[in-house]
Amino acid sequence: MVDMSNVKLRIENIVASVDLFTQLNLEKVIEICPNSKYNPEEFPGIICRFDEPKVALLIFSSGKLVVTGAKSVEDIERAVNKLIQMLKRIGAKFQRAPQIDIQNMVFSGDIGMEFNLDAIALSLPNCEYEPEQFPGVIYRVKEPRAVILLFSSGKIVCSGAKSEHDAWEAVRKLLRELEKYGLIEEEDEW
Amino acid sequence: RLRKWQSRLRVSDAAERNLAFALSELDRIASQLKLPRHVEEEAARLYREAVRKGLIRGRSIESVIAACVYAACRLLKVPRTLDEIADISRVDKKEIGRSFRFIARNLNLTPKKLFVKPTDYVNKFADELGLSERIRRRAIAILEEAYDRGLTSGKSPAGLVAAALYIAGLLEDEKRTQREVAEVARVTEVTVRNRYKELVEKLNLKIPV
DNA sequence: GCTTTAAAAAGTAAACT
DNA sequence: AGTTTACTTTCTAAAGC
Repeated sequence: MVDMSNVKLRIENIVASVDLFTQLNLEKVIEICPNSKYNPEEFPGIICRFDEPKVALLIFSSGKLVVTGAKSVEDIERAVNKLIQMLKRIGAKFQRAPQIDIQNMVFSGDIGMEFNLDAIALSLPNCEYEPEQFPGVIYRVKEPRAVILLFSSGKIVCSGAKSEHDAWEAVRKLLRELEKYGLIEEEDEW
Repeated sequence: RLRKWQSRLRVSDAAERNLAFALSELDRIASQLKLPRHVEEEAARLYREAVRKGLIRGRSIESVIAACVYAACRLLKVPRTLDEIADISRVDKKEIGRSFRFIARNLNLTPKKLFVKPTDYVNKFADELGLSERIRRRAIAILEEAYDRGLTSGKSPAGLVAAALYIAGLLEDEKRTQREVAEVARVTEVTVRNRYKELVEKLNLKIPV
């Protein structure tokens, strides 16, 4: 059994796609969004930032949104409701509740142990390690689908997971593989 | 039927034209990097295999050729950084890196086959700096101890080798400046300095003043 | 494939003082 | 030389080129 008691994970970013089920006139929307940017030539959506909750929203004329930078699902719900209230003031009509789908969660974490990344690159199948390009090992977990960046300090970044449970499961699979190839116990000498 | 023939001829024409273009691009890169003939031949072999396996789809011929050159250098332990190749290629480093990872995966170029030990870079840099065999051995000893102490994971091999040669030069009285070692290793002086500080500190090296 | 957004890890880089 | 800012890697959706 893999020991996960020393492993820590922290949510750093959540990305969600949202459908408001209403068409939006972006030219009108920009006027009520304080810190927003809209250059249809370079990007088709309005880029809007909220201070509370601290998120960034991409607003499209189709009534669909992308909300990023949130630290919790609740932050996303609050941001969406806040935007809906603002939109109502310029006459937007909402017949049904918005549909929110969590698309990506990014975690930072710590496995609590140091690693020899050269040793990992040589024996862990399907991992990438190019120290001249990036200091971490890149490991892709098939199920649940996620990618883990593992650094020599034992710190990690897990992205692509759609829930905290999936992120933990992905980390557990990485540890199982590391253990399987005898890459776990080393600490002082390699 | 005639149409079919013509289309086949056109296809093979295009394939031949692409191969000719690829090989001329390979020639250009190989001569500018002064690569040994066996490396150029290996790169050509990798490229033909990539074409045979249909790995060029969605990628530019130039990025795949550059990736094959880089892969051949790694396989044959002829140190060349991705930057050196990117400098003379029309495609940027990011794109060459992507093609490199893609062909590495699909041509079964495992990390083990592609692994170039930091010590493999020592001779290349030492040649360019005109450093003696004694300096090279000293630098390699420093790198091996650094590896055993876990000081190399995640760090740029080029930066580590540059710092090791700099330190070996100081210890063996055959000094090269940080600027000189940084230049041949294609890293900044700041990187040499950072690696130097860490190695001297953690390996308890006594630098004569 | 690209464009834009957010976030962390650790290394390297570049621009200033 | 030291500091600050910024870029490398991973992910994901959106509409359109």
